Amino acid sequence: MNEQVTYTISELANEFDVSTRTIRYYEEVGFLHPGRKGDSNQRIYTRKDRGRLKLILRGKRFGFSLKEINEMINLYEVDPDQKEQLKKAIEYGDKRVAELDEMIEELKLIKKEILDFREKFMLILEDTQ
Amino acid sequence: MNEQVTYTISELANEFDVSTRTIRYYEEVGFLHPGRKGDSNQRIYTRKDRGRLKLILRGKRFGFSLKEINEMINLYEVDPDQKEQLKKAIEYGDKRVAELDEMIEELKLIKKEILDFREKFMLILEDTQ
DNA sequence: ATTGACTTTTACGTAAACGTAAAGTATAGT
DNA sequence: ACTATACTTTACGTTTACGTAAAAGTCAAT
Repeated sequence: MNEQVTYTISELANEFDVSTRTIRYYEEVGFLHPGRKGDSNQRIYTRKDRGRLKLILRGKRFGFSLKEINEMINLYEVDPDQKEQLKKAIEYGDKRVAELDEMIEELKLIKKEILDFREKFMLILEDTQ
Repeated sequence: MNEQVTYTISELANEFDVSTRTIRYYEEVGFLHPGRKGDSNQRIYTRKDRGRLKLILRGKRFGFSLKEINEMINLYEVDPDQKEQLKKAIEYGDKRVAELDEMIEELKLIKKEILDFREKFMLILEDTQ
């Protein structure tokens, strides 16, 4: 029943293409809390830890601040028994979704702009042949 | 014919909600090149400068580094007579578009995840009423 | 048993992106 | 003429997010 899938720090570092220092840094600032392997004191990362790291890196990729990333992660770790917490999480999530919609639209605009340029450039190139 | 719409540094700072230092910094690192007002040596920003600043800030919002933003802006300012430059711009643009597609897809996934959580939370809340 | 490849902690270093303070200049209003 | 406001340059300070090096421990393999 207990699958016990774990990872070493360098396994995660390789998988996500970041340095071990980076992963330790996220622990330093309180975003990760891996367990330790008794004797050698090695960090062991569970699948949950791995998921958290993934979230952190994903957030970073979109320019979210550490504070925002932390709030987003908290959204995924709400206690289902705390009704107030659930309500707040929904509220927070709705804000986030609205922001995501805006970002998606903006990215589409940037894409369209680039493609428009592309077309213009292509025409110029074809004309001068 | 010449509309001559110009802006002072604080006008732009207010409009985009950044500090004047930030705008001067972008000049310092070569992203902006405003003209000067003869006697007082004041910076004057044209609409083109304003557009550039807008691009810079938009890029920043998505976590692009200033270096990347600079490359994207260069895409918008290619000399149409330089065929090689055009080809390189197209190539670069295509890379960018691929990245944008990835980002859009990822953002949609994040959105979906949040909405899935939302539904789960709503069900819990309704059940306990 | 020693080499190599990992890991650990401690700690100083660094680049990016500004913040902030000092000291001076220009201009408009009273 | 004085004051307020906005601008200028110079330059040191600060935060974030790690990089990097040193010294030591663990583990498997030769």
